[in-house]
Amino acid sequence: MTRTHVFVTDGEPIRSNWREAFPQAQLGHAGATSCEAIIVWVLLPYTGDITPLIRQWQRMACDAPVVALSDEPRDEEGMVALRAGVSGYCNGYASPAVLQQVAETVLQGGVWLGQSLLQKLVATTAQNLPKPAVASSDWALSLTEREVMVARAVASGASNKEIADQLNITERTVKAHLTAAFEKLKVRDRLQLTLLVNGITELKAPS
Amino acid sequence: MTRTHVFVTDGEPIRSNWREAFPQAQLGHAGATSCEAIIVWVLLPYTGDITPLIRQWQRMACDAPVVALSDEPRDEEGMVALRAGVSGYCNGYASPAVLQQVAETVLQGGVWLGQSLLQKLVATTAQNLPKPAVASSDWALSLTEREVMVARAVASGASNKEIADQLNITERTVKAHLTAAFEKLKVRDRLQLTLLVNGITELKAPS
DNA sequence: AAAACCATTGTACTGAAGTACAACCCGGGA
DNA sequence: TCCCGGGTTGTACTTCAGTACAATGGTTTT
Repeated sequence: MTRTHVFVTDGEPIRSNWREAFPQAQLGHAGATSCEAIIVWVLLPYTGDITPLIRQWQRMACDAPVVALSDEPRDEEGMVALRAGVSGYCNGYASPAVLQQVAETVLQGGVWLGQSLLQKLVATTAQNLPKPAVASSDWALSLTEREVMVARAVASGASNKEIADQLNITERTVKAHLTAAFEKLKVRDRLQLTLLVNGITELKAPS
Repeated sequence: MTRTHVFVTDGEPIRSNWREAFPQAQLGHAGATSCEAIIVWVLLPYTGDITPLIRQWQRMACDAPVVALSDEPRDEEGMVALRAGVSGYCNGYASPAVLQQVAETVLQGGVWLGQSLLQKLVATTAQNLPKPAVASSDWALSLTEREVMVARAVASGASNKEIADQLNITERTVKAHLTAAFEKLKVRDRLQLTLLVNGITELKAPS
């Protein structure tokens, strides 16, 4: 079998736009144990977990790049596909030109994404990455050692009683530390404290 | 002025690899007020905030795609550039072939990134946000539309009263939705719901 | 039409969270 | 020595969250 483009579908034949982009395109067989492909194009099914599907074809294709095709591209689905390790995520009805474009990018070691998905990736990462790194010590700065311990426990979902047992102190003392932390961090309750500690929200007034 | 590739540098002339990739390439003038370009390639300065620079050329080029070129590509710099809205981020000394590759991708509405940067994006996002972005449908799957709305509000730190006002319903109704959500998601209170919605913890038993 | 699900709301209750106003102990610095 | 800050705890109180036990009306499915 020559190394060529392999399209994996759920029974569907090769579409005309795929064929047009890659005349030698072949259909992947679900039952196959190995696959010699330049690129594996996986048409995502509408339902079910796509991660195993992608992983499976990655293995079978000996780590050849896998591109996910979706007839209803959604950012969420794209995220899942990326986590599974695809090298690209694009519309199943993309034009032959775009498909060839994707192929070139992927073969050069790049990753092909739509604008929307990428922006979401960047936005969310940009929001969540800096906090743990930068601001993680931020909220803790104005707190005492004990207050930080209690705050961390709260932020993991523990109740006052549980924290008390964990730290071998009274529930009353836990409340005392919490009240102090609330005041210092300008939050009103344990939930907002949790958001702060977990980097979901920002500090109001930098102490 | 014909629409062509415009390279923006800090006084540096057009490099040979740029010229080779795009023979009609032109230098962008910092003082210009507008610019008719297919793609604007901005060579990032070593120091200073690159965001205004990128934004400026996006405006001047009437939202033509902007690609950032960096002689010392770093993931952090790439992140900043992406947040600023660039459609690509690659090495300033990239080969003409790669540059053309980038151009094609960008012109088709794609985004061009190096493997490293993209992987970091995905990795960090997958760690920090897999829940909000990916599993967002996860926890939300078993909930009704209304329950999801309330859950999201709770997860942002709102009180029952605030949510009630926000949704124009009674506090009692908010409690009803919450109770249902707790039951379905196997959590005991709003704080653990928050952790789930914000992707800090995992779903216990997929319903 | 009956069943099932959803959204909505009510009253009343329990319990946890959070605050007010304290007190005590301990170690370090003025 | 006295003061101060941190850690600890107590009692009493208010407020909010959450549950129990309901009911009503609308929509969809059977």
